[in-house]
Amino acid sequence: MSSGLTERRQTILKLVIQEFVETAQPVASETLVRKYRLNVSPATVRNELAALEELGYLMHLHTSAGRVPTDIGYRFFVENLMDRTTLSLPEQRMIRHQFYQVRGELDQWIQLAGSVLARTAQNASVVTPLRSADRLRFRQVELVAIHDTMALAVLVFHGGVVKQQTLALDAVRSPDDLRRCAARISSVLADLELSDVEDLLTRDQQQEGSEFGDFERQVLDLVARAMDAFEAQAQEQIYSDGLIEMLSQPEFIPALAREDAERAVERMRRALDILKSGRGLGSLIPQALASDGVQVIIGGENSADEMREYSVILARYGVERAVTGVLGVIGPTRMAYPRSISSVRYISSLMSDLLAELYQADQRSPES
Amino acid sequence: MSSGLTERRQTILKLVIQEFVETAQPVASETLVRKYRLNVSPATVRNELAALEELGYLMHLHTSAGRVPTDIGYRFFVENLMDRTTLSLPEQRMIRHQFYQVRGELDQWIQLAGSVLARTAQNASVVTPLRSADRLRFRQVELVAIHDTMALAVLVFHGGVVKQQTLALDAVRSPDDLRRCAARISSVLADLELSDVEDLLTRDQQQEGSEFGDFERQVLDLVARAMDAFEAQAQEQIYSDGLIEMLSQPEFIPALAREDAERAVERMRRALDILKSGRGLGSLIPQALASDGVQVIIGGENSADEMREYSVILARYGVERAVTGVLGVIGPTRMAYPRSISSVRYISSLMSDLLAELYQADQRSPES
DNA sequence: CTTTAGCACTCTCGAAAAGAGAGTGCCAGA
DNA sequence: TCTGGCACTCTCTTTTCGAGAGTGCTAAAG
Repeated sequence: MSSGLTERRQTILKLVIQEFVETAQPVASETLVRKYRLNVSPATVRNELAALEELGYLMHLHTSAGRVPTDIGYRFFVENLMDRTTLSLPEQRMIRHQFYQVRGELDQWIQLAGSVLARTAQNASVVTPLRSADRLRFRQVELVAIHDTMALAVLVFHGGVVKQQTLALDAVRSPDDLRRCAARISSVLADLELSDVEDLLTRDQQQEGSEFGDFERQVLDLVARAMDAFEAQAQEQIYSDGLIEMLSQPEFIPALAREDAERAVERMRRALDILKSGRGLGSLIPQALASDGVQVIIGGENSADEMREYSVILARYGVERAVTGVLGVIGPTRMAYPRSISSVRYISSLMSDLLAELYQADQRSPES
Repeated sequence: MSSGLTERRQTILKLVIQEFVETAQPVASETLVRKYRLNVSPATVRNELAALEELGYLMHLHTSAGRVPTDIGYRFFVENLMDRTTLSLPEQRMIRHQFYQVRGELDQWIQLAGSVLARTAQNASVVTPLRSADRLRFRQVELVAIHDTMALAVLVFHGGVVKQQTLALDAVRSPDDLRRCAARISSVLADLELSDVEDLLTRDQQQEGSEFGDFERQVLDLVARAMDAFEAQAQEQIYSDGLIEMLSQPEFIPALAREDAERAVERMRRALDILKSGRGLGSLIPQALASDGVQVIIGGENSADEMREYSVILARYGVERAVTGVLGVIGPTRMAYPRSISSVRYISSLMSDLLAELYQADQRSPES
């Protein structure tokens, strides 16, 4: 009966997916014929649908319900059937403008990207902060007086990664004091990794007379602690947004989902959990960091069981070999893939471009 | 029939509230007698319940359902009936320890406070960042080189408020260049408010020959823009956590709430909205900033209609007359008030104490 | 060999009905 | 003032039933 994926079957598959993505209702043969003016009868379409089902691209919830795409169906759609669109120019312009307005505030880029992704894809979004491609390497520290007894330590690492940390002073220090101390430590620690810094600290401790003053010691400890904390949390930080957008999808609205309301609530709760804890995304993000282009993970294809009903679209952003992060969209497998993918692609490349401008100098003269 | 709030009625009211908070089910007369070993018959309790209802402290969903507290009932409970407890010492110790572990990272305090509040109260939490009590007043700026073409501007304001902003350099600048520029601007802008800075900028622009170099101009603009943005968003930033904890309350679980599932879903969605947008909280927070001690707002007592089903417990934290913020718990009116209040009280005073240590010097010698 | 019309069959969804259970309100008596 | 008893009310659950949607199959037509 099934003689492979003929052209017509592909067309029908495409229509089924488009229809299902739009309406969130199982698709019936007659609907297809009527809505898309196919020049065949519903019965013919039914035969084709049955074949597509046998091939694994569609499925049936019950005997007398319309068809719903399987993960395999979506995969084929994304790979071969989808129209490759881009965001409209006005949309692009608007997004660029928003990024322009927060230029200079890198932290805000992350929030902005998350919010734009969520709005354009009408689903949840995830964004990880920029991270050095390789180990954190110290560059310099500046100490800024905030009070008589409080200073802000600004730690700068290679690749432009910055971390600030408040520091309670044991005694009143003049700005000159602070500057001298910062300069000393900057030169001592320049280009070192965390392990080097720790070595240096233990070595100094073993000598009878320390090479450093009390205050310098304090700052050194702070640096080591900060680097440690930074590396530890490097993998884990995921910013997410668009919960509301995702939860407005029919999957989470019992009346429309035509199913037990409790299941919808349970699903909602699990979705929250995924976004908050990042569970289920954990393995996907390193993978996306290591890949080029836009990654699409459909349903349970690649990850934990709890992600079986969700798709994830990820792309890397940043400056290659310097600092990179990952951003993307997450939502029910019934998702507007073309639009979500365009959105992820556009925003990742926009951010990469903007970052490249900032990092230009570094790329021209890569250090060691 | 109703001869006021007799002692016994108060006892019964207290029991009804405790029972309802625990079980989330309307409380029946017989349950009270059985569970709390009252030495009267259910019929007697029923009479008292009817009286309490007439007095407005309890209500009836339907004729043959148990009683549920009204907002007024909760209010009386909080004001007069509640046992005034504190968190257990092990809990206190644990919380202190967690704050100790992130000492020096003020930003993390906010997250930590949110997460601790959420866990102890089993509800959502809100925390606003520290803000100067009065207008933002400039103190100094430091410029830290991150790259050849990129610097980080660290703006320090009176009261220890810090903001960082990246700055793309038009040309390569030596560290000395940066330092000189920062020093110049720090001295020019010292102690100025936003409006003064803007005045200074327009005045300078009207002169034929500017007093400042190109680069200095650029940094000045940056400062003005940053101060503007900072003040604009000052009121709005609310960090929140504990969504999952709150949504695990029976109110959001249709099966247990014994009601239409769709309503539970709708409620969930609105709860999300409140937490994300801060709508409904907006008026409460300035109010809490201006009050001492722990504020309890029950149901629609004070705020918008959308908060009718929620209670909010808020307290100010920080250093009086210097920097303050607000933190608290939000959840269904059926809430463990004693525990939530203790938790808010403990965490706000803990954070205040820790901050006071840091700001000690400032308090000793308040500036102008 | 492919397409189509017709029709029986299956399954869900919604409404209506009926029964069980919980809890109250009230009355009369202690 | 308290208590036991009892009728009454209301909800919640389950069941039943009919309507409707959509398929799968078969047999005939192109």
